[in-house]
Amino acid sequence: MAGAKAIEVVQTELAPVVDGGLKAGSRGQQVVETLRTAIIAGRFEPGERLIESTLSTELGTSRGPVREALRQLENEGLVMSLPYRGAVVLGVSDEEVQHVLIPIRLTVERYSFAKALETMTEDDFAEVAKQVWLMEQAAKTSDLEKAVEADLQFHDIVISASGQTHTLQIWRSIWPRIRAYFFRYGRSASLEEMVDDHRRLLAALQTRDPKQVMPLLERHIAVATPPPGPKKLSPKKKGR
Amino acid sequence: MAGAKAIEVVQTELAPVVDGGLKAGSRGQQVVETLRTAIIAGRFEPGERLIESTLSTELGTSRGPVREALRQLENEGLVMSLPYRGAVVLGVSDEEVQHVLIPIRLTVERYSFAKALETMTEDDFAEVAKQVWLMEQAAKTSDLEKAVEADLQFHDIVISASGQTHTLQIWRSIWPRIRAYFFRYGRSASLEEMVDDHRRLLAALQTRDPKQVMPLLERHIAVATPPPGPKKLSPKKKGR
DNA sequence: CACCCCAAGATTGTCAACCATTCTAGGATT
DNA sequence: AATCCTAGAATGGTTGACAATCTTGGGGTG
Repeated sequence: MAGAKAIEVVQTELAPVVDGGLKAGSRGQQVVETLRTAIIAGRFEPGERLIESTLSTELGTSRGPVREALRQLENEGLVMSLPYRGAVVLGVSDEEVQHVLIPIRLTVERYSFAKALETMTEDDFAEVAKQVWLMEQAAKTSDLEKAVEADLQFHDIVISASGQTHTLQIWRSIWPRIRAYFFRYGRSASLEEMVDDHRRLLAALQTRDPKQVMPLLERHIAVATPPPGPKKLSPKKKGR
Repeated sequence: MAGAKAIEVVQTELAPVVDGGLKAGSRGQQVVETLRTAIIAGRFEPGERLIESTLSTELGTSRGPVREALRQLENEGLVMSLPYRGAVVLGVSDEEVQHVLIPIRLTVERYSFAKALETMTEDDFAEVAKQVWLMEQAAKTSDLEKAVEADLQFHDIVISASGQTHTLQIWRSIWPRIRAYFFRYGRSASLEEMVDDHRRLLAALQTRDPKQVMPLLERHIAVATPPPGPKKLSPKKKGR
């Protein structure tokens, strides 16, 4: 296949890692970020093997951090590791996204946002507003990468603010697969629509009124479901 | 030391690998099992710190496997690890169990069981039947530990049979917290009821008719929701 | 007496070299 | 051609050491 993947971990002291709140600068986390980005961006095909020693030399670290990174990616559903056979990149099926991942995301975000309504401070709103602004800028230059990053941060901030440990942890393990899915296949709505959704969500949050927020939130997440594929699916007539 | 926890991993070379199904024998997995059992059984209090070096000497392995085990437990929501501060045991709130974990479990199992109806073989049914039988035996001797283990295997087998990678992975990360919750607050239905539920579920599975299975499944999982009194009393102060 | 600062100890994060265990691929044998 | 067998590759685990970081228990200081 292709030659060197040219992944190159940040050798600079300053990793612009703004991670959600976990250990930010550690070598292992840098490796996680690098590999996650690479996988989501499709620089690794599903089925491809990730070899510890190769990665560690390529990324300029020892095997330890790479091992930990692979375990974390496994928990994010981006790779699967088999005993004595290492890690292989995973794909996600339409079906699992629609029937499992999106519904879980709905459950998680509905609960988090409801909680956050009671606990968010002015500073939190400011942080969220910042992400909306960044998203607007990204949209102006059609920078999908940056826009999606702001999208991620938007939700991460709100869910973090809700202060629900498990909910946040689950969200962080669900999100990467959904993101990978949309990057691989057709993408979601237009950037303008995306910005609009979040701008309205922020405004609704500030009212602290669930009746304002929930419909927007549910539509925002549900809308992200992909168009009906040509694949044969179980009858969806049960929709309600 | 005095209050030694006496965790003691299998020191024998031959771990009586009960063959849970997949990853069985590796040192790291043994450590995971040991610690998970200890946490779920309440031998570690929420808030308690788990020190790598202590555990590794106590369990007779090096720090490597212990680190990996702690990361896995983090993904199962049993501990949370903070940079340079190590892992602390987590608790689960009533609210998150009811509003997030149980709904997710419902989503996951509904989908898995529906899939499994189409793919389960006679051998799979036999494996499930075996667990029902083990559960019956456990119930006769009021062996809660064994009964719960059979419960776990029952669902794990069916979900595995559904062949949905992410669904299975998510279920395995959700289950331990729910189990820990019920062990801590000791509110599970009677063993007889538990056996009955599963016996009926198995029979329904064999019909391969969703209309037979789903109601049973939903009631089985929903029934597990504990709220005894209308008023919830969180022993823990707000905040965290 | 309360408070701030700091050094020492404790613990995690990373590295390196090494060996055991197990899969995989390719070649030799029948 | 099918089977067996042997290297080589890669993961799982060990040991020992060191760097980076948090925590804690004093000593000074105001």
